[in-house]
Amino acid sequence: MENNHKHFKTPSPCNCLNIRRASRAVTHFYDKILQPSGLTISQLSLLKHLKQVEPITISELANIMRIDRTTLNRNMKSLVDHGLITITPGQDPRTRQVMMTSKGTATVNNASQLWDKAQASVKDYLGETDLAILVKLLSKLEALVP
Amino acid sequence: MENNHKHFKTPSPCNCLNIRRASRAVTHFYDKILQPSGLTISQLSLLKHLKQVEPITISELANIMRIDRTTLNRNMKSLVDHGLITITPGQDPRTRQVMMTSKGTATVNNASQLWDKAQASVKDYLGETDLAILVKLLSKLEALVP
DNA sequence: GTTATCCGTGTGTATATGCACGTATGATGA
DNA sequence: TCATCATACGTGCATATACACACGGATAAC
Repeated sequence: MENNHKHFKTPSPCNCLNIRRASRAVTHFYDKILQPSGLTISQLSLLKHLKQVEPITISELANIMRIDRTTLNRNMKSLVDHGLITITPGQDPRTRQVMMTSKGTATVNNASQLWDKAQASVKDYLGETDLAILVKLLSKLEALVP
Repeated sequence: MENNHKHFKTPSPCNCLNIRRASRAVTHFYDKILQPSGLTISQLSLLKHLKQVEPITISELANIMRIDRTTLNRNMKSLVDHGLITITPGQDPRTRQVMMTSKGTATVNNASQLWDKAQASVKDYLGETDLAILVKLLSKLEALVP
C-alpha cells in the first residue's frame, strides 16, 4: 500500500512559517524545472506579464504584478543585461518605457514550455480539487494586507 | 450584507506566483505586528526554535528549521550583533554552539505576545476549518521538494 | 505665473534565500 | 601512519524583497 503521509512534512505552529516554507519549496521546484531556460520563475513571471502589456512604465507594471516598484526595478536589471528587455525614456520624461526584445520573446516562449510542465506537475501532485481550494485560500491570504 | 469577495485578489494562472504573493503578504502582516519587538517573523522563528533546542550546532538547527544552513548562518549575524544569541566553539572543533542570551529570551517572550495576536488574526480571518485545510495543503506542498 | 503638491524613478540600506567553492577537522580504512 | 572520505562551517556570488529618502518633472491651486 502506498505510504501517503510520506508526502507531508510536520507543519509549524506558525502559520507564517508554514507558508514561507511552502513558498520556498514551490519556488525551488519551478526554478529547477526552468533551469534549462536560464530564467527563474520570478524572471519568467516578469516577462510574461510584460509580454501582455508592453510597452508600459515601471510603476504600472509593478502595479499589475502586485510587487514593489523598487523590487521590480532591480529585478529588471539582469534582464536588461541579458538583452531580454529594454528600458527607454517614456513620453512623460519622468517615466521609463519597458519593452521586450526579440530575444526576450524567444526566451519566454521557450521557458513557457517548461513552465507548463511545472504547472501540470503541481496539478497532478495536489489534484485539481485541492489545487482550486489552495488557489482560493492563497488569494484570500494575499488580501490580508491591503 | 457583507461583501466577502472584497477579501480576494485575482489569482495568477501561475501556481508558484500565487503562493509567492501570499507568502509576501503574510510575512508583511506578521512583520508589521511584530515591529514593536524589533524582530521580524524570520528572526522570531529562529529564536523560538533555538529556545527549544539550545545549545545546538548551526547545521542541526538548520535541519530542524528546514532552512538552508548558509541562510541560517547569515540570519544569525544580526541577532549576534544585537546580543540576542551567542555563537561559541563547540566540543567538536568543527562545530559552533549557538545559545540564547538572557536578552534574547526576554525579547522572544515579548515578541511572542505579539505573535499570538498575529496568529489569532489569521485564524479569525480564514476560519478554523479553512486554516486547517491550508496548513495541510502547505505541508504537502513543502514536500514537493525532497 | 508662481507656489505647492503629487507622481515616477533611482539608490542606500537591510533582510532573506541558496548554490558553489574552499577550508579545517574528525573518522575510517589500508 | 597516512590517505581517503565525510562533516561542519564560512564566504563569494546572485537573486529577491521592500522601506526610506532624494531628485526632477508634471500638475494643480491661487
